[in-house]
Amino acid sequence: MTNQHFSTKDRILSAAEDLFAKSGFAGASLRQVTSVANVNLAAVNYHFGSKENLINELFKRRLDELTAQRTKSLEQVLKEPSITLESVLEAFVAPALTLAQDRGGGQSFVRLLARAFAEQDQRLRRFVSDNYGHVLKEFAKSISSLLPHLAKEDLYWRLDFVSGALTYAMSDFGMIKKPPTLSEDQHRQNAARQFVRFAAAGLRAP
Amino acid sequence: MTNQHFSTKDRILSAAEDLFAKSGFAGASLRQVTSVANVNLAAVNYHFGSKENLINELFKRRLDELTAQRTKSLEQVLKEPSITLESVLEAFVAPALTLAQDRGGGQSFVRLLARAFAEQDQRLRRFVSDNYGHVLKEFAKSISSLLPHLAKEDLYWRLDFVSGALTYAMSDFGMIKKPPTLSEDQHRQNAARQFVRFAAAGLRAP
DNA sequence: CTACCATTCAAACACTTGTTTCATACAGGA
DNA sequence: TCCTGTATGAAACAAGTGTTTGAATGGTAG
Repeated sequence: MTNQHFSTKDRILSAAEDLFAKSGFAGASLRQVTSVANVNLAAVNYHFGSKENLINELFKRRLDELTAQRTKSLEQVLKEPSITLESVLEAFVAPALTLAQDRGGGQSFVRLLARAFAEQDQRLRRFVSDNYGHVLKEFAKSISSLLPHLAKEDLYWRLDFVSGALTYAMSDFGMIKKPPTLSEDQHRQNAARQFVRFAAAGLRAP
Repeated sequence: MTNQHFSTKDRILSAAEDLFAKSGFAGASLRQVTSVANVNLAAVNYHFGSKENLINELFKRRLDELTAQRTKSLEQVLKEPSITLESVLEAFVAPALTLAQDRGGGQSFVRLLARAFAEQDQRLRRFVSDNYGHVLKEFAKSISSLLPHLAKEDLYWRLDFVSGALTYAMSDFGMIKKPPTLSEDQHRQNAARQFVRFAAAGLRAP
């Protein structure tokens, strides 16, 4: 009953995203993927070459979008007359949370991302560092200039903690139960607000 | 060349810890495990019944120890005349960091723990919540009483961020390179100090 | 010694894995 | 209409999976 309006490639990508998020790369088989996608087993190797390559294209599709949103947000913030630590963090977080609440599979992808990082997947780390490292550096630079008294070493530690808190919280998104009185959008804004406050205070620690 | 001084059971547990940390539960096979452990393949099912059960005993062995250390540390802190947020956090973190730097496989286990949480493994979550939940509640209660002005909802969000930062940072332990001038013990104390400062500030956020 | 028991071992079990093969369907261009 | 290249299909491939079996081992108690 999968939507036949989408191409075979897209149906495979979406099904893979869901299943890999649920069971891991090794845990979900191509037969499960193609079954959910309503596609022949051979289609994966035909369109993607291999399982490994399917995973790469999975990440590329989402990370290109996420990184683009982040650069756009950061650029806007840097244009403003008074730049705050909070606004920079917001520019970093908001696109990720939007993705985490996207109904088109973004939810799965965010969990997948958290999992991939926990897996210490060298392949993925290189991939992220090579393709999106410059954006992360931009954020680090902006944050650093807003905390001029902070030693470089302290900054690195804290940025590591911030990424951890974000990754973990996003993968857990929904564990902190959304009260029925809040819309999803309100819940997301709430999460962003909570995170930005926490992270900013942590970064500013005495 | 695995140390033959240890029993078959222990050799299996250690090898499994390493391999599961490296490749995931689905990614590492029992044949790899038994090969590294220098043990016959059938030994796993003989001593543990199944791969699933092997994983459970893996967690039990380490978490029992970790939780015991944490309760002991917390009890000592609560005995002191003046209790600070920092000392409670320290009681929570120090045993974990000790484990993260233990040469007897603790390093692998910490990464395994981070991975298991990212996997959103329901089985493990129930296991942790059932067996060690009360200790976590103790910490939450202590922290809550030290932040009387903080709304319950805010506290929950921030505790979630704190666990995330810790889990992630520990699994990444060593990514922030230890300078050669520091001993491992100094590096660990440094990490603990950095984390406690960051987490305390985040929890105290305005 | 004998009998017993827990342990180890090689081999096989049934099943799943990613990948390949080759036949088929079907479109658009000459 | 015939040809061509892309896409899909069912089936098979070799390799790897967790688990089971039944025989061999070796130490211990009677």
